[in-house]
Order: sequence, then C-alpha cells, then structure tokens
Amino acid sequence: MSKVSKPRKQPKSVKTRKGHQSSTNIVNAALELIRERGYEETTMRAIADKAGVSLGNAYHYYPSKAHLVQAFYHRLHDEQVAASRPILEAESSLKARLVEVMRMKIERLAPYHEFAGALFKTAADPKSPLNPFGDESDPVRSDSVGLFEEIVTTSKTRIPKDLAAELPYLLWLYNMGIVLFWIHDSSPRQRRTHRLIEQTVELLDKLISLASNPLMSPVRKRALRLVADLRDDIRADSLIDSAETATT
Amino acid sequence: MSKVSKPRKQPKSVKTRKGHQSSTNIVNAALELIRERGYEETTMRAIADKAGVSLGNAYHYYPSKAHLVQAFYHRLHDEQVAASRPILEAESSLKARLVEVMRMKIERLAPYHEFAGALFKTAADPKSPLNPFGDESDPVRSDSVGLFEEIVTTSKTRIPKDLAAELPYLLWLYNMGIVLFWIHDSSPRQRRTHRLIEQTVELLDKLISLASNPLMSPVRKRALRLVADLRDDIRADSLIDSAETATT
DNA sequence: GTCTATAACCGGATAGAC
DNA sequence: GTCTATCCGGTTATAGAC
Repeated sequence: MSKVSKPRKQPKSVKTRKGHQSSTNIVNAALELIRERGYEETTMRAIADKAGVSLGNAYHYYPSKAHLVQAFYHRLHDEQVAASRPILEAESSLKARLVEVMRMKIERLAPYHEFAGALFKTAADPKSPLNPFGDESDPVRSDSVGLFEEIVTTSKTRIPKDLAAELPYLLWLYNMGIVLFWIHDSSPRQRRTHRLIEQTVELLDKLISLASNPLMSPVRKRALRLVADLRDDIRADSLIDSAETATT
Repeated sequence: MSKVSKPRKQPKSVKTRKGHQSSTNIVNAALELIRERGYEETTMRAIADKAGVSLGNAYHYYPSKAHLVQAFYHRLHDEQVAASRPILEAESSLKARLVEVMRMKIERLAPYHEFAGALFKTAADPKSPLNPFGDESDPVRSDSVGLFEEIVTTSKTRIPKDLAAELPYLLWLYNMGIVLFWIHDSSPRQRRTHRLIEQTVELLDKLISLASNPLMSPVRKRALRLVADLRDDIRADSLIDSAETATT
C-alpha cells in the first residue's frame, strides 16, 4: 500500500520503441498543458501538437481525453501519498494525522481549484475512466484506502477491531466528500473547506470513541455490516449483467 | 412548501405571444425527446426541429442545453413531491415515511437510469444550472427540503427541537447521497439501492433516538452547529468574490 | 426591442489510407 | 503507428424580419 509512482501501464499496447516514445510524449504534453491551462482549455489538438504527433495518433494511444486526465490525476495522487509520509511520522494520534493529511491534500489541490469543477464533471459519469468508484480507478482507490489503513492501524488511538476493519474505506469515502465540498467552495482560500476538515475530524474522533463504547455495539455492528455489504457490492457490479429477467 | 407545479419563470424574457409560444414549444419538445431517448441522444438540433424553430432560436430562449434539462428535472421533481402526498397521509412514523418516500423517488427515477449518469455529469459542474447546490436550483432545493420538513414536523416520532431544525436539510443531503449511489448502481432492478434505503433509514432512525438521549447533547450540539454553518455558507458563496488578496 | 434564421466555429471523436 | 479528412453536436456571430 501507498508505494509511490509505480509504473502505470500504458493504455494501449506499445510494441515498438517509437511507439513508446510517442505514448510518453503525449502524456507529458497533456500533464504539462493541464497544469498550465486547466482541463477545458487543454484541447486534444494542443496536446497532440505539443507532443509532436497528429490528433489521430493521440487517440491511437489514449481512447479519450478523460484517459489522459486520469494520468494527471494519478500523478497528483502519488504526490499526495508521498507527502503524507512525513505526517505519519510526526503525528501518532488518529485525529492529528487525519487533520494534517486532509489539509495537505486540499492544499496540493489548490492550484487546480478553478478548473476542478470541469474535471470533476467528467469524473461524475459512471462510464468515465475517472469515476472514482469504477474499475479503472481501482489502483488509485486501493492505494488511497491503503494510506488510510496505515493511518488507522499505526495510530496510537485505540479502535475496536470490527470498526478498524472498515474505517479505512469509510475514511476514503469521507475524503471524497471533503473533495466534493471543496469543489463547490468558493470562499477565499477555500477557508471553509479547512474549517470543515477541522470540525468534522473533531467530530469523527468523538464518534469513534462513542462507537467504541460496548453499549453501542449493536448499532455499530449493524452499521458496519451495511458498509461491508456496499463495499463488496461495488466490486460485484461489473460481474452482473444477465439474470435481469429472472429476478423480475 | 411542496406546492406542486408552480409556474416556473421563463429563462429569457418573453414579451410577445408568439415568443411565449416558441418558448413553450421548445421545452415541450425537449421534455418529450429526453424522456424518449435520453440526454445525450437528444441533440439541440432535434429539439429545435421538433419545436418547429431554428437552432439559433432555441438558444435565444434557453442559454444552454443544461437549462433545458433543468426543465425536465423540475417536472420530475414536481411529480415526486406530488406522489409523496398520499404517503404522508398513510404513514405517520418518521421511519415508514422516509422508506416509502425514498422508495417512490427512485422508482420514479428508474426509467431514466441508463442515461442518469450522463445527466448527472452535467449537474456535477459547479457552474452548471443543474448543480443541486447552486443558486439556479434554489427553487427545487427549497421545495425538496420543504417536503422533508413536512415529513419531520408532522410525524409522530419525537425529536429534540435543535435536531428537528436541521433534520430536513440533513435528510435532503441524505437523499442526494442515495441518488448518487443509485446512479452507480447497476444491479438488476437497482435492488441494491432499495436495500441501501431500507438499511440506512433503519440506522437513521436508531441514530435519531440515540441522539435524543440527553447524554448525547454535547456531541449533538456540536454536530448541529457544524451543519448550520455549512448550510448558511452555501448561500454566502455567491456573494464573496473580492477580498481575495486582503486575506492572503 | 423582440424574434427568427442561416452560417460558422470549435473541439472531441472516428474512418480509413498509407 | 501515423497521418489527413471528416463527422458530429454544443455553442456563437450576425443579419434580416416583425
């Protein structure tokens, strides 16, 4: 979990040396342009131009603009994971770790705030490769859940076993929620998102101690079972397709 | 709250009788086509054609395709609100009401499931008129919150005052979450979403009684203050813009 | 000043020749 | 693997008609 910058597979089979060259040229061009100008302002034509290939050729390697954006997103994510290392070493309580990691995450996102909406827009489509719940996001997602797992298991805060098992996934969901809020947060330096993080982490921390109370065991168990179900279901999605009529 | 089909304002000033005619022709054409073919398959050209106007003319009345979709969404929403009337009369407990209303909502959404993703996609952009948190969605949103308000206040379930004040908004958020899940739910008849509703409402109900316990008062108060803050902030968003540098 | 229409732009995506 | 030529659909510019 949370190994940084493992080589991501090429979207389309790259057989020749020249092919490899073109392919990487394209991602690099895309990455740079997106960083400079944002998502919508970066046209496929500009990317192809900068990469020194034709438009059609760019599409030969990356089936859609979203796939290129995914590469951008991957890199961002890797940087975030790397940047959490020092935080985990400096802090040992769950609460402090969460606040710091979440703060850092949205701070690193800050330069992209103005076009994050446009980006998020393409991610919202279930069919998009950027959809955070989808198959194609699986590597990033597990990596991210892995980070939260590490935050939880190596923290000095004591947490009931059953809760500890689901907490990483729940925290990942929480982190998605914060990002969603951030996207819609037009306050000066996204101050509101920062406030939200502080307050919700505070609350989360309290809720975790509450949930650890033996009296809460029944509710906790029920809630955790629900979470586990849903988490598995997401994975199952891609397998079902038939049996549609049989169950009607 | 929850008055059905109040006349929605025309997007662009309509001064003449003929203008009014064109304007409504366009929405009607859009509504019908979207219902039949879905969002992406419905082109602006097809809408204009069916409405018997030119493409440019359609844009004279509706500044973007998203605005036309908004009309579709409004109608859907009105129907949902109307359909909850009988449920409120038949059920008096908060729990039963919530389950039934949520069930009904997604049942009515069912015919549009396959293209709901595409639709949602345009709604995800903060700048889109369809963005559920945005100004342009305000009428629908308050209407919807109003429905939950009625569900809460006229239910026989006893709820602490402070919680009751924020609960409608919280339930609206909850309902958005369910829709988000539904969009990604590819199980046969969206069975998983139904299961999710049953289980989460069950849980919500339990949590509400727990939160009503005087021992919980401090946590509850803290959580509610947070919610109130955020809710107000969303509205404030549109007012800020300057002072950016001053706070840096 | 309100409506309507035609023509064009722009950018994501595809076809098909080499 | 690479290119050129096109398609397609949202959007815009602009000019004439009422």
